[in-house]
Amino acid sequence: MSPRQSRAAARRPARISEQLRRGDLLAADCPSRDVLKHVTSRWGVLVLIALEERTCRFSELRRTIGGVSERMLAQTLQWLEGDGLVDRVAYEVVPPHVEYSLTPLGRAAAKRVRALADWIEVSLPRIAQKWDERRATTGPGRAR
Amino acid sequence: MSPRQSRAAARRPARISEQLRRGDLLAADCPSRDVLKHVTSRWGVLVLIALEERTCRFSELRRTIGGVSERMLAQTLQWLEGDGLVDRVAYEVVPPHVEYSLTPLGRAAAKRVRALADWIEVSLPRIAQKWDERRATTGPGRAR
DNA sequence: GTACGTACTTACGATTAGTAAGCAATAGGT
DNA sequence: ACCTATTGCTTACTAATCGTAAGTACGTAC
Repeated sequence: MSPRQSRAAARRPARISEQLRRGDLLAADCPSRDVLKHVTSRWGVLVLIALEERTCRFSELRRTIGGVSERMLAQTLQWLEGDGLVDRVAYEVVPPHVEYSLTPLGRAAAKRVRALADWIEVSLPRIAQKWDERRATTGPGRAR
Repeated sequence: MSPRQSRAAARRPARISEQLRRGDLLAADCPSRDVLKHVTSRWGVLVLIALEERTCRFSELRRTIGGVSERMLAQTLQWLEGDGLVDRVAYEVVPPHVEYSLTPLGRAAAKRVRALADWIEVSLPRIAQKWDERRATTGPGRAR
């Protein structure tokens, strides 16, 4: 029995307490889909990576993460905070001062996210090569 | 000098050939953002996980991945194929028979994606606990 | 007094995702 | 003969989501 098969077998365990059961991302109605949505969202990935390096203020994150809007950054941070991955500390001063950092749970998530992100950055040349090959036969324009 | 710092320093190497340069996901206009979009898309993650276990036909994938529509599955597969992560083999028969599998590049990506997915599935109870705590103070309703 | 910085929120138009239906060609049931 | 089902898509249409721009409150600097 391979590790994969044992994992598949464990996917629906026989009636363990609902609160302790692991998620199943392949199931449409599993709450883990919400976590996946937050963590792998366009900006969620980059927020986790940025916060893994250091605690940041809102506007620091905005400057670090190229192209993010204030609206989406705020929403993403609220998602991640709600999942217990990001910690928000606000100082009651003017102008406002808010610091965002990763919780232990968030650091664990960021580790996996960064592994993926690093792979993408390193593999980009090989993937871009595919784009070029395809463009040579299929005509110009990269799939968005 | 920490590994993180050295990585940050390597982010903008001094004029190596453009074709060989690694991506920078924090830069708004870097093409690696497109790869990230495809790989971390709602269905891209699940396609990679499903195909990591075995080669699948289109409709097998549709049944395996709960909640995916034919439209989005087709589009996701085309993205991943275009990035060279998924291989598509069509047999000219009726009814049509098409098999999807991972390329070596796709298997490398799937490995990282599954590490993240596994973490989410296992960590779901701890995250759901956060939701419960928050719901107790903030009122009902989970952040989507 | 005008401009700027901070951390948001709120409207609104633009992009994207999801739903349902269509298609082509064959096999199987009644 | 006819109706239905299957497969792997694509094409309209609609609903959700995203990005842009602006507004807010309060203080400091020019």
